[in-house]
Order: sequence, then C-alpha cells, then structure tokens
Amino acid sequence: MSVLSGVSSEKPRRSAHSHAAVLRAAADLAGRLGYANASIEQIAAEAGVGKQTIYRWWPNKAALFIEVYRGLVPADIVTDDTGSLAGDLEALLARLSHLYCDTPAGNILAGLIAEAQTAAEPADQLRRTYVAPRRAIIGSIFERAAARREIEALDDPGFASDLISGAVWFRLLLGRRQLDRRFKKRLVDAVLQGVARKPARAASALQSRGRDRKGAR
Amino acid sequence: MSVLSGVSSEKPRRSAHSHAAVLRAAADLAGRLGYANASIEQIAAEAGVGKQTIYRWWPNKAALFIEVYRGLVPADIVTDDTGSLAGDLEALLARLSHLYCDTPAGNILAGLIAEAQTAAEPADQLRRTYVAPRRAIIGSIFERAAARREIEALDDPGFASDLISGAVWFRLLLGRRQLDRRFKKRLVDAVLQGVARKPARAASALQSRGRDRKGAR
Amino acid sequence: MSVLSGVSSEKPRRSAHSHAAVLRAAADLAGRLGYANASIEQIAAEAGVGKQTIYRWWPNKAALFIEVYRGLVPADIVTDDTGSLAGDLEALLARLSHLYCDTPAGNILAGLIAEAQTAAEPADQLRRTYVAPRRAIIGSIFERAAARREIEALDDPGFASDLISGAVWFRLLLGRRQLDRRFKKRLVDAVLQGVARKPARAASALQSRGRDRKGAR
Amino acid sequence: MSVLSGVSSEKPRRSAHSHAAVLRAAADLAGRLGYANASIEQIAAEAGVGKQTIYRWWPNKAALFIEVYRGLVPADIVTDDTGSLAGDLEALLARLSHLYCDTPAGNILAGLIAEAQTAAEPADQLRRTYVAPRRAIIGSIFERAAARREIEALDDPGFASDLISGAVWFRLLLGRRQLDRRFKKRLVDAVLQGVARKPARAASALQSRGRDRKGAR
DNA sequence: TGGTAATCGAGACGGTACGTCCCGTCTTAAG
DNA sequence: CTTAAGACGGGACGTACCGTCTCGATTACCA
Repeated sequence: MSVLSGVSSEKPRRSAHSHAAVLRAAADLAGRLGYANASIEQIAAEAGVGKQTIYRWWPNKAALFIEVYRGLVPADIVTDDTGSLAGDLEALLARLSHLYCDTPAGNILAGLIAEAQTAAEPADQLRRTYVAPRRAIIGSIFERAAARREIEALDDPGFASDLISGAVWFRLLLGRRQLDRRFKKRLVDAVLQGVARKPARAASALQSRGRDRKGAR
Repeated sequence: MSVLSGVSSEKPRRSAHSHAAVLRAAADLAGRLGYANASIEQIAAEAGVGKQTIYRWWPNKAALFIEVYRGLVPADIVTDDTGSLAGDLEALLARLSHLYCDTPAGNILAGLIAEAQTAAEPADQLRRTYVAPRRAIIGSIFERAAARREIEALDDPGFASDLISGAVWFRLLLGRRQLDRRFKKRLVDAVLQGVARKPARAASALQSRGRDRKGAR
Repeated sequence: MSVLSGVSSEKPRRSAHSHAAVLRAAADLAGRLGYANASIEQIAAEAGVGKQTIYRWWPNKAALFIEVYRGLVPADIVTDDTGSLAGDLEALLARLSHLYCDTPAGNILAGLIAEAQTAAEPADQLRRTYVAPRRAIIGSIFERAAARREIEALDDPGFASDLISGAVWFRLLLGRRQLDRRFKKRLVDAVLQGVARKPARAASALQSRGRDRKGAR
Repeated sequence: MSVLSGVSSEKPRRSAHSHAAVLRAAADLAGRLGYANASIEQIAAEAGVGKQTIYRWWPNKAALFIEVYRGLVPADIVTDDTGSLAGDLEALLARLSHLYCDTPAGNILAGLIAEAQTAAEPADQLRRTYVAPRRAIIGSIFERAAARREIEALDDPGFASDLISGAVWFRLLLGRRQLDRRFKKRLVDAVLQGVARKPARAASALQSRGRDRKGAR
C-alpha cells in the first residue's frame, strides 16, 4: 500500500468529472505558465468549469495545487529493494529527478513553499503532503538497509531525509534543473558516510569502511 | 570588504532618499505580508514614492527584492576564523538561522525562488546574488580548513555548499522555522564526515579538535 | 367578489404550503431590500423551499412578483358608494396611499414596470394585473357618478384612470412617499373639472354637488 | 441659459475621451438591452475602457445613468413661445413623446425610478435631474401663459407638472409606447380646465385663445 | 396496501456580473 | 527633467445569483 494514498474520501464530490478536469487543467497551466501565473480564472476556463466549483472544493489556490502535486507523484516513487542502500538511494534520486524535471511538480512545489511562508494552513498541509511522505520513503530505505545489516538503524532518519531532500531541492530549483551523474554520486556518498553508521559487529562490513563508533555523538 | 557589496553603481540614481525608502518599505511589507502579497502599489505608497519611480529603477518585482535581499544579508555573515572547520560552520549556521528567522529574508528568498522557476532573468540574478556568494563563503571556510591542514582541499566545494544550504533551507522553510542545537550538530557532523577528507598526515589537525578521525575514508 | 381574484386554478399545485411561503418570503424581501435586490435564491432560502420549486411554478421573477402584487392589493380597494364622485375618488386615493406606502406594493410595482420595458411578456401580464383592474375600478366609479346623474358618462374612462394613476404614481415614486391632503384635494378637483362634464340638464345634479370654487370639502 | 446645463465641472476628469465613450456605450446598451441588463462590465468593454475607470467617476450604476439621461434630454426641450398655453403644452408633449419613444430615455428612466425606491441617494439625484427640471419647464410654460394674461398664475405649479408628467409617464411605460393625437388632446384639455383658471376679467385673454367650451375636441 | 411516479428540500453545476486590487504604462503639475 | 500623484486599459480576485441539473426522502395516487 502506498504511503501517499488513501486521501480521496474527503467529501461527497458530486462531479468526479469536473474534479478531474480541474486538476488536469491546473497541472497543465502550472507547467506552461508557472504556479504564480496560473490563475484560478484560467484553470476554470480551461477545465470548462465554473469558478465557484473550484472555490467550493478547495479553500484556496494552495490547497488545489497540493492536490495537484499529490497527483503528480507516482505511486512507484517508493522503489523496490535494489539490495543495497546506495542502490536504493540512486533509484530514488532518479525518480525525483524525473518528477521535478519532466513534470510541473518542481515549479508547483516552489510556489507552494513560497506560499507556505505566509499562510499557516498551506504550510501544514504541505508538510503533511510533501515532507512527511518524503521522510517516510527515505526512512524506509534506511530501515531496509538496517534490516539487511548494511548499516545500523538511524536515530534520526528525519535528518537524513531532509539532508537529501534539501540538496536535491537546492540543485533543482536554483541550478541547472537536472541532477547530473556526479551530483548523485556525491550525494549518495555524503549520505553513506555522513549519516549512516556501520553495524557494530560486522566483520566484512568493517573492512569495507573501517569507520568507528565512539564520538560521532 | 564584503563578498556581497559593490553593486550599487548601476545608474545615476537621482534620489538616494527615495531609493532607500523603497527598499525599506519593501522589506517591511514583505515581512508583514509575505513576498507575494507585498504589491508594488503598497510599497510605493508606504515609501511615499510614485510607482513610476520604482519601475524606473527596477525592471520588476524580483529585481527589487533581490536588492532588498542583498541589503538584509549582513556583511559579517562571513565569519572570522574560529580555528576549526566545525567552529566556522557552526558560526555560519548561527548567522543563517538569525538571517532567516529574524528578518524577512527567508520569506523573500522563498518568493524569489518560486519566481525564478518561471522567469529566466530573475533566476540568473538570484544565482548571482544568493547561490554564488553562499558558495564563496562556504568555500572559503573549507579553504581555511585546508590551509590549516585540518582537511584536504575539496574537489567540489560547490557541492558541499549546496548540501549545507539545501539542508538549512529545507529545515527553515518547511519545518519549525528554527535551527535547533541538535540539527546544527548533526549537519556539521554529516558535512565533516560526508564531504571532508582528512589530510594524509594530519598530526596538527588532530590537535585542533578532540574529534578523532582515523579511517574516515 | 374582487375584480382581481379568481386566478389560482392554473395547475394542481401540490404543496399549497410552499406556494404561500414563497409569496410571503418574496413580499418580505422586496419590502426589506427592494424588488431588484430580492433574489430568487434568498426567497427560496427564506421560504424554506428549493429553488426548483419556485422555477416550477413561475417562469421568471416578474411573474412571481406579479402574483405577489396581486396578493397585496386588498379586495376592498373597490370602494363602496360614498354617494358622490369626489367622495369615491377620495376613498380610492386613501386606499392607494395605504397600499403603496405601507406595503411593498409600490416598490414591487416600480420594479415590475422597469422590467416591463425590456421584456414583452411581463409587460402584458402587468397590464392585465395592474392597468386593467385599475381602469375597471376607476371606470366603475365614474359609471356610478353618471348613473346618479352627477356627471355625463365619460367617452374615454381609460384616460381618466391613467390621469389619476399617473399622478399618484409620480407623486409616490418620485416624491415624499405620501399623498398629502392638499395633493388629494387638487387631484380630485382637477379630475372633476378636467375630465368630467356636468350633465346637460343638471338641476338636481348641481344640488347634489354644490361644489364650486370656495369651500369644497 | 438652459435649465439643465452647467453641470459638467464636477471634477478634473482626466480623460474626456473615456468619459464620453462610457456615456455613449451606456446609452447604447440601455437602448439595446434595457437598463437592468446593461452591465457595467459590458459598458466598459463596449467603451474600450477599464471597469475601474467607470467606478472611479460614478459611485454606482444609477449615478452613471442619471448622467446618461441628462445627456439624452435635448436643450430645446424648453420650447419657444407658441403664443398659447395649449400650443406650448402640445409642443412639450411632442418633444417628450420623441424623447421617450425614440431614445433609450424612457427605458433608463424606468430603471432609475425602480432603483430610487430602495436607495436614497439615487432618489435624490433623480429628483434633482428629472423632477425639478421638468417642473421648471412646465412651470415656466404656465408663467408665460399668466404673463400674457391667458390664465391666472397657478398657486401650485408643481402639481400641474406632476399631473402632466404622471400621465405621460403612465401612458408611455405601461401602454403602447406612444402618445397618440387623441391622448395629447385630452391631456391638454384636462390641464386647461382642471388646473388653470381663467383670469378674473379676461376679455383680452379670451381673444388671445379663441378657445372655449364648445368645439374643444 | 404496496408500487410508482411526481414533488419536495437541498444544493452542485456552468455561467455572468459584481466591485476591488493590482499590474505596468502614461499624463499632469510642482519643484 | 525628475518627482509624487494618480488616471489609464486590462486581468484576476473571491462572492452572489442566475436558471438548469441531479440527488434522496417524502408524499399521494393508483393498482
């Protein structure tokens, strides 16, 4: 079962058709014009829907686009087990790169984060929709690694997640809009050595990394 | 001399007073209402300035706020040498925390990044005003550490900078709006172990901090 | 039996209760907000009725309010014989004054007339509901006067009616919203001398009136 | 000097062109669709003007249309002296008939009167723009007649005016939208006999008119 | 006496218009 | 010739109603 599912039963949405059309139009326009320039007016027109229908179901633009964002994140962003922590992280980075470069998701997310600076409610929803699932995904990757005794269990998986998310985010939104091979490599390395600890008694593992335990807080 | 200064000689600004008043009003309004809700109209009114005066000197809202942002970053964000890499990073984090939590800088930056997703020119200016100076600062911190032979010189200081900036950014804009002690500690640790390498023969460096290092890659 | 009654057998109205509630709510709202500001939406809400129920029984707002108007005109607006033309006219004016000043009828009528300028169907209905009955009433007053040989029969009673109705209308809708004693006096006088002719051999009639310049009423 | 002139110097209207275009478009649309259906939105569009420009200069639709109405009333509605009261009144009726049948003035006036039932301010303005000038015109006709000793001076010229205006109004707005020859004749007769009094020693006056009881109509 | 159709309230739907805010440009008058 | 002030054409906001359209839930009539 997906981490991001099970959210659709909020209200008795009467017109499933209109609902879908609005989300589609919103994603479209955000892709073409950017979050800020995608007006409710245009979205309504493009969806062939009255403005009121939008305002009926979403309290504000942010709420609408949070649902749009949710729809853009594919279920399979939670990756299969590749057998190694590095492999899992690389697979995730590939999927994030695709999500933010080939869909309007990056643009939308930037707009949402900007809006979240001022309004409290969008901020909360954004944390629930974006931060929490992201931490869940990355957390489970580390759990898997710990389960296969590749590393010890992290005592703050949220931090690891934020480190990765922040780096990706920074690179994509302020850089060249792509995650090059080198960047991905460095990021995986930095995470492996910066936040992960080798398991205590791990003969073979000790050789491969030789990192010791005391002092790293 | 500051890394971020020396940019003011663009045009023969007739009214230095008006210029300052606009920047002050813009910072004020962004602080109170957020970047998106601070309209040129209000800024002009609050500054006691004609709208045209704003449009004369800045091509668009983003350009104005980039200058506002620049003005909010204090010269002393480039810290003195504390004698250790960890110390320097901690000092920087403290200053960033202050900048983004106690001034409208975070709010403005979020708005600018959102705008940069759509428009090319603000994106460029933003990279020049924000990304580049930030990399310069962090780069110089690592250079200092290499000079005192605490670490080897990094072969990609930009990556280290982005890793730190991204993490801070993520935490501040999507989290609790503060960098708690634990987070700062973890981030410094992760950077030290994740991107820095000990110098080949590192006798003196070991002394400079009680932290032991043997075997870190 | 009233001149304006006997119109209710159009359809098998299922819910007499709803029907009445709608008319009541409409009259109420028109009184409080004016014809134009009384929306079908509010009327439905205030009547505790679905909008469809209103649209089912009345083709448009004008039709609804024509029925409301009809309901506001009391049966006894057709006055008893006071014995003289002047007396009958004065009695009518008193009733009209009450109707237009103490009920929303004036407000509604103004709205209906405005609407009738554009739409043909409301115009027709308005003539049937308002102009025709008014002419009938005033016509019968003059007939009564002719029958008692106070005046000769008018050859255009419609004109006399319009003259009176117009004057009342003008005064009420554009003036001080009341018919003062002096106005009523002058109007009756003007009608008596302006449209009525004394009967050819009118000995008795002259007595029955004894009205001349000085001391009328 | 015209009774209805001297009103244009209210504010420093910046764009005389826009001002005229709005009035023209409003008159046009009211003529085509009626007062109620002429929306500010359409007027702005047809005039090639921003909506705000309309709201800037007129507080509401009624105020705008009062100015439109004022512009539709021709200066020469104040007629030359025809030499007799009957002639003057007939000339006025002819002009009113034209005004209300061949221009949107009637439609607009109906809308304004309806609106005046609810709002106080439009009601006042309407009295100033419509009722007062009308009374002035008709009053001066009667004054002229008194001056040439055709009748005695009226002690309530306002009543005479309202009687005429009301009759015309009623006929035009609720009838066949024209003032036929017969109606005009009857109205002039009724006014002459109903509100005007022959002068006490009226030898000359009788000559000047040659009109007496027999033969009228 | 149970079935079935019309009617009921509620209110969602695609729309139009409202009156307001702001955009970026243009005009005016004062200095 | 630059200001502050603010009008201009325009686009979007979020709201109120329009008249039509589904919904179940009564309800009243026929079977």
